[in-house]
Amino acid sequence: MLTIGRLATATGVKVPTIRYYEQIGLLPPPERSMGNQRLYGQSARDRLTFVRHARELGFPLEAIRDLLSLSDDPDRSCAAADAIARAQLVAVRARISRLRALETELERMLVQCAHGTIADCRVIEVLGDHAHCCESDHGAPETV
Amino acid sequence: MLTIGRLATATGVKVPTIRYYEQIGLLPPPERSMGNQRLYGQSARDRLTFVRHARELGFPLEAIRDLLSLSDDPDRSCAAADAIARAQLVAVRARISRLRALETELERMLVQCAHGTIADCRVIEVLGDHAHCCESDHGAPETV
DNA sequence: TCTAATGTCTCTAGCAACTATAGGTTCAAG
DNA sequence: CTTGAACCTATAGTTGCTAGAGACATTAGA
Repeated sequence: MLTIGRLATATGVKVPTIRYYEQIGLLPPPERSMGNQRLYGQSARDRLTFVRHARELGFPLEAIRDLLSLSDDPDRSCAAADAIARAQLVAVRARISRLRALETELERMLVQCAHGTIADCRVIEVLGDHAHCCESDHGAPETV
Repeated sequence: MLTIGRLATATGVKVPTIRYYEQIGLLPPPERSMGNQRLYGQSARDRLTFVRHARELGFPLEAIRDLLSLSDDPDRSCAAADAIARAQLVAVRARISRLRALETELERMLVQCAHGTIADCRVIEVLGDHAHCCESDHGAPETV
């Protein structure tokens, strides 16, 4: 049986995050020690590893909830899990192409920077006047 | 003079977002009509265009605040603006490489999916048991 | 065995960067 | 002059956590 701290180091998920996952119902409430501290077994550890990995792959918690409910029910079709992963792949690819356009533009801004005063700074100018420089439409803001 | 709605369509920034930017001090409080409605001039429009464009490039609002204060002071050196853009470029590149690792992983998951039942679905397996399949370390979760 | 340090508990509030809702006011068209 | 869209303020909600306060539990060392 693992305390929450040991589970945290074992899985790489921080302690408050584990409690948060429990709070939102992603992890079931674990056993408690006599002193009311959480105690986790192997299945909780596996489940949390699954969650962490899915988060690293960019799945939102709602999708992870769906995936967990699928894996809790192993006789159902794989198609649903497949669809979730497929949608995620589409989203990831779109994100990559947007970020590449961003990269190009930032590179150009920096290359053209005159290293003088703000008055003739390309960075400021480019941001102030989109039409002067941009080839691509950036779309929605990127969260970086 | 533009009302907030016209400013919103002119710049592509939503009305509540404009008010939010004013609230956090990114935009100065504009003039008001006799009926207490906001009225914007050209300089407000320019400033908001600048903000929108910087957001599209992924600059966080704090960085935009810095860039705006720099551009208010055109005699200063360009170096600070350059540094902000450079940091942004580094962040964007890191994000791209992480997303590429993600893409590879999702592709493999989908290819390996036997399209049978969950019991032999690689999507679940890959997420549950990292060591079995991953070549790369994904790093921190991506927000997709 | 006592004690000090660490770990854990609950609860609340905060972060980015908005978005949505409620309940009211103002404006422009017909 | 009325109707409906656009506007106002203020508050609360979103996602996925993270940080803090103040109290209890556990453990390692003297």
